[in-house]
Amino acid sequence: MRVDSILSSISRYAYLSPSEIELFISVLEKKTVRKKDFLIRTGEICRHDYFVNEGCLKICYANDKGIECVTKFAIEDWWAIEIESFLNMTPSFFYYQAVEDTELLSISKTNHYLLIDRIPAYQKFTMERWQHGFIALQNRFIQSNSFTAEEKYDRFKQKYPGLDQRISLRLTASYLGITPEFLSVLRKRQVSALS
Amino acid sequence: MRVDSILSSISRYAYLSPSEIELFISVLEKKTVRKKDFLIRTGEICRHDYFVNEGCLKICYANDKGIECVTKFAIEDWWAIEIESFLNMTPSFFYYQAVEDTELLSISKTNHYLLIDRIPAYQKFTMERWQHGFIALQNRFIQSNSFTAEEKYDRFKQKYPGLDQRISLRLTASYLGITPEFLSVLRKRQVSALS
DNA sequence: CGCGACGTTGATTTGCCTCAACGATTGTGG
DNA sequence: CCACAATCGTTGAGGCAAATCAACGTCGCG
Repeated sequence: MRVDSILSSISRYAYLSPSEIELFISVLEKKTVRKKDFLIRTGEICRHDYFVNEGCLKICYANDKGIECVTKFAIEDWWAIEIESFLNMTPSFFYYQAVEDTELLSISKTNHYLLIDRIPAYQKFTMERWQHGFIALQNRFIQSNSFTAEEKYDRFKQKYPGLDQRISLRLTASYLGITPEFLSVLRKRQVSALS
Repeated sequence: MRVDSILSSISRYAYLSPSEIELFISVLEKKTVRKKDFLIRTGEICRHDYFVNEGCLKICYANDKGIECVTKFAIEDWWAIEIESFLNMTPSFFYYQAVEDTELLSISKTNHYLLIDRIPAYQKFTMERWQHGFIALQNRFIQSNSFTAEEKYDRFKQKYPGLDQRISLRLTASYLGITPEFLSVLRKRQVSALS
């Protein structure tokens, strides 16, 4: 089981002693999700905290017209959890689906609370992550309101380096809140602007 | 000092014993902000948790073109706090300005942690509020993406009953992310649709 | 009183969508 | 393994929602 990525992700925000690291690793479970399979379906309850070792998930909902709307992606080194569902045991509004074959590490809710109980720094780390999620959402809201499609596209490429080449144009367009046709036009524009 | 509103706001999510209520009331401070004055300016650090007894605040930021963007309002019975700034002592990106003369109750950061320490239910209440803030932001993001201006306007009137009549058209338009001119057209349309 | 902010209205423009068609790529079942 | 279907990205014509710009009457306030 690959644990180097997840450990360095934690170490960016909190220090864990060797024995704490040992405990932490002992609760990790490996999980793989094949392309197009679901990690969490709409209506399911999220009972795990996930970390992406490899691959890519999309986090989406279906709007009133039944259209899939991509709210975010989780690629290598990203954490993925449906906070509201995880905390309150409520059905998830969003679904989590693999865009590529994806390898995850998962921590069950029981073990999550065990870690928080036994590792003080882990509680702090968890709080930081949730705050960070809140701020990221705030930024996305602001950007989605005050930027043009082209500006949003540029931000997207900064935020998820290389992802634009890995996934379909339609997925990127959905994330940006524009039509695939229009993203196609944008790309053409940017290419010809280089000359 | 009026404490009935704030007590009933808390009692909706947590039960406090009479002695806990007494402690809670003892840390409350009254604060008034005159129309157009600031509760928090951009760049300041938020050191208090606020509850609106009467009046109205707008929570805004200035976009890259210097235009004021209203992200939300806080009217009677709403709590107002700049969470990120409060928790991390970082400068606030948003500013909080009174739209009407506003009467607030405030809880200093020190007292906030004292309450959390002494009143277990208060911690739970605080967590609930932050979660609720997160979910509200999520909803606003979704709505701002998949609804037309007219639908957003209807939601706004549901969310803040009566506020539409109290504040200027320009403020409502900014909250909705549309121009005042276009909101004016929308209103006219809705009036004539009644006949 | 006079000034500035406000709400309204109309003409024009623009950013993005819708729909339709096409070739290229991918996936699938026989 | 091939043939067919489905999905994908591209392009263009036309349309619509909302922005921009400009002008005007009204109101509150110093």
